[in-house]
Amino acid sequence: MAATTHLTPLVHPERDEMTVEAVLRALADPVRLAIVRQLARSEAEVSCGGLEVPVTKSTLTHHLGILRTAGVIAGRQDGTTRFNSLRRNDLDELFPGLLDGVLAARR
Amino acid sequence: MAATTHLTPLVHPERDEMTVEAVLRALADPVRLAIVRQLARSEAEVSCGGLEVPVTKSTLTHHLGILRTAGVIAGRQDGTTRFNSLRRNDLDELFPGLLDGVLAARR
DNA sequence: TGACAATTTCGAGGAACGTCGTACTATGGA
DNA sequence: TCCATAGTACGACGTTCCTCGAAATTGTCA
Repeated sequence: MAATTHLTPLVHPERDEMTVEAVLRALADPVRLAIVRQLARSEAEVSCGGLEVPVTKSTLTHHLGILRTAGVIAGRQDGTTRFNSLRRNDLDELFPGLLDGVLAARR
Repeated sequence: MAATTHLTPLVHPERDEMTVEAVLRALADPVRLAIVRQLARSEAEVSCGGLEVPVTKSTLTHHLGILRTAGVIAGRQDGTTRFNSLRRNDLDELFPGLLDGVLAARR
C-alpha cells in the first residue's frame, strides 16, 4: 500500500565514478565472470532467470549487485523481471582492451 | 655450506597454466595494482626493496607471491636480492589488451 | 481478490584474504 | 669471523567475501 518502493532504485555509477579496482574485483570471481561471458555472448539483455549459474537466486542477486555497483553491467526493470546488459561502451572507453582481453581468455 | 636452498625455488606457471581468473584476482588488490604499475613504469627489473608500498616487508612478500603464482610477474634471484619484472609478453599473448586496459585507468 | 512467478532483503555460517610481528635463512662485506 | 642486509616462513588476528535458506516485495494473470 505504501508507495515506498523498497526495491533499490537500481543505482549505477556514472562513467566518471567507475574505478579499475572495483571492476577488477567484480570480475575476479568465477560466477561473475560466467555472468559477464553470457552477457557478452548473447549481445542482448538477459533476465536474472535466463542466466545459468551454479548458485541460488539470492546469491545471484548478490553477484549482480556487485557487478552493477562496479559499473560492469546495467539493469533495467520491466515488471517483475530485471534485464541485465554489459556496459561495453563505458568499459571500453575507460579501460580500452580490458574487457576484450578478459573475454579472449580460453574457456 | 649445504647446498640446500631452503628458499622456494621461485616457481612460475607456464603460459599454458595461467588462468584469467587468477590474473584478475591478483590484480584486484590496491597494493598489488600499485606494484604492477611501478613495474610497468620502470620498464626494468625492480628489487623488493625498490618497491614503494604501504605495507610491511612480510606482507609485500605475500603479495609478490600471489602475483608470481598468477603469472603476472617473474622473479629472478641474485644474491640476497630478488628482482621482479612484469610478464608482459605472456599476458599480452593470452589476454590481449587486458594489461594495457588496466594500466590505462586514470590515477 | 487471490494465487503465482521473479527477484530482493535479511541474517547467519564458514571460508578466504590482508595484515602484522617475530623468527629464520642466506648472502655479502668489514 | 661477525654483523648488517634482503627477503622468506610461520602463526595469529580481524575483516571481507561467498553461500544459503527463509521471509518479504512487486507485478501479472485468471
